[in-house]
Amino acid sequence: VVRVTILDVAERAGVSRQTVSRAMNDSPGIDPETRERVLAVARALGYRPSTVARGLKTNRTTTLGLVVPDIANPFFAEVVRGASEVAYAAGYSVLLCNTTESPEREYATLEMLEAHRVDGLLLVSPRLTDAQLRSAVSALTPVVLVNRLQARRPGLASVLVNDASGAQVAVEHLNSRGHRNIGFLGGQNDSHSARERREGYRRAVRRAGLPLDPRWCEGSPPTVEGGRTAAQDLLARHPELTALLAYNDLVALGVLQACEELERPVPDSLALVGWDDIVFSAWVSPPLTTMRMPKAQLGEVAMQQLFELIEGPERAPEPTTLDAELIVRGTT
Amino acid sequence: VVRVTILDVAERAGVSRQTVSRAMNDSPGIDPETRERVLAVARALGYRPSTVARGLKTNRTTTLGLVVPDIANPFFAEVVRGASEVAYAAGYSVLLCNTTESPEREYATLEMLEAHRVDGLLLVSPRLTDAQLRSAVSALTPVVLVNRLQARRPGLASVLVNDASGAQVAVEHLNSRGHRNIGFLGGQNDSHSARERREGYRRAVRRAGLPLDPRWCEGSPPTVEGGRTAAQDLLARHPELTALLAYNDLVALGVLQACEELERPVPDSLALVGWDDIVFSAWVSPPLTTMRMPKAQLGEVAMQQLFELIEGPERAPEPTTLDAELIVRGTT
DNA sequence: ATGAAAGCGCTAACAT
DNA sequence: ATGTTAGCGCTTTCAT
Repeated sequence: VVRVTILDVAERAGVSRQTVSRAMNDSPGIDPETRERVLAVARALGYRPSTVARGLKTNRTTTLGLVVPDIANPFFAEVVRGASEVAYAAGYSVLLCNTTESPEREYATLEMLEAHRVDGLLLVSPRLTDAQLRSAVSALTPVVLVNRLQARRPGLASVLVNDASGAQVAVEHLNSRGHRNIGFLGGQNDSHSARERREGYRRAVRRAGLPLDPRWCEGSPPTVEGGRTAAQDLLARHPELTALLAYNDLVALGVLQACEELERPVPDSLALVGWDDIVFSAWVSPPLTTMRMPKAQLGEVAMQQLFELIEGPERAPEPTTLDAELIVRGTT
Repeated sequence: VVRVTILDVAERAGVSRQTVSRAMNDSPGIDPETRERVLAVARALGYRPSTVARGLKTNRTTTLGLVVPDIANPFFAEVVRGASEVAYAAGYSVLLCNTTESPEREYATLEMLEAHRVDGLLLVSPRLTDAQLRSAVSALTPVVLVNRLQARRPGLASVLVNDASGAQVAVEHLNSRGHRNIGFLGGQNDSHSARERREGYRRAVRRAGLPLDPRWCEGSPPTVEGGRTAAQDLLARHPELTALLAYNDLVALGVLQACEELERPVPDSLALVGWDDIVFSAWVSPPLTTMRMPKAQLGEVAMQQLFELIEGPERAPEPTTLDAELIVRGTT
């Protein structure tokens, strides 16, 4: 593949390469007629200005990094879609990186993005510790953290979902349905959002004057199988529980399976609220009541923040907070 | 952010930039001791060679384009994951692009990837016509088409799933369960795979000596709702049908909903085979019998093919074919 | 309104 | 084994 360069166009149009550059970039100081002529030649030749040459000169690549733990997880996939749409609309390209939840890989990924001189970075990194995160992104240009708080500093923003207040809404909903013994199931201790949701649940239960037993809280991997096993266990040991708030919908689906096996009809014998509202939650039987995460919006808002940082990196903006929304369906 | 360049390292290490380059690239012709010293300095300074400068010089960007219709679709998300993993292992970065099934957007995307001088392209484009596709990728370097055939030419490869033989397996399975009146539901006419599966179904039914009625075939959007509506319709008009092959699992889930509404228990009153094996198919009730698509493998194999093309672009390799696998669960 | 010169950070080719 | 020269394809600065 032999590439058309700016010189080819210049020669063919009988102008200098500056003039071609001006035409391609809508710069001022060029006769409209010349511009048209140049653009016509460029089109005819199939000239596509090299972003790599331009990037070397301008120090801007119109490329962004987007780092997620697992693109095949429907939650992150939606975030990625939201973010990509905003980037595309702004004329930016996105380097997508999977970290598979491995810290070493995350470091390697960030180095690679640095080498590519991305103009900014969107980072979804639930598992790195604050210190790890700080050192990892220190060398990088504007960064937006998704669902993750970090000390404010210039060039860094975060977009969060208010897990604690979401948990409160969920608990109040269960309480309004007459439940008093409410448990919390799932999530891992090293996950930011699991801690937040669990804490929010605790506070809400206390605030509502309901009984609170630490044994009503049980962790699990954030998967269907993890939820099933943990629910089997928790419900066997604590038959007094009449309602469960699950860490996420996958866990909640596992709870549904467990309830079927235990012959505890949902919602009559056990009420259940999930979290995320993944598409499939609406199709299971009974359809899942859940706290809907604004998934695409999370990606969109984060990307918008990133553009603000790119345009004015001096500011250290307030963290943006989005809210989860209660979707009442058949399990409560 | 002030960047460390090769000259900074050279100066600090007391060598020329060429020597730094040799050290960073493991090139021969450098004293091991010098290399170590240089690498130490580079590490100390946090030197990260610019892939954009290197790309300008070498004409290789170690960046690939990955174009999918919708990253939030779990099927494509898995393909993307498989492809990304292989790319990452080979030290390549991936520009991910969503086309949202819009041809104009797909063109714009390909132009952008061209401008970025990607070293290769993985294209999942079920909706573009052959002619559109041909012109769209003509300017681009090595291209691998996923699930899509194209005239063989150098620098172009395809990875396909054998839809027709998969359909045959599904039909034979239903036949072995004693079903004779088998319908086909879902998919659109402008989708390559929908046509292939439908044709495969027809051939298999004929080959098995079963009755074949064109009215037993009905199209629908490839969604749950599309499947539900189409199934309502088809089953009402053709009560003689005892089994259905669905275009994909989403459609099949819609069929399950319709059967519940029509009070036709699955699999006793209607047997059902889906296609894709998305994660949730195993969790619905009854769990879905389906043709499992090798999703991640599709991405992996495609990416491997792409690397082969990149290394030796003269060849026009045979299309690679993968097979769908019958997963028998509760709906048959 | 247009052009000439310089240089972004790197590596290939050629000295030494 | 190391250094020097040149140039990748653009844009910026400064002339004209």
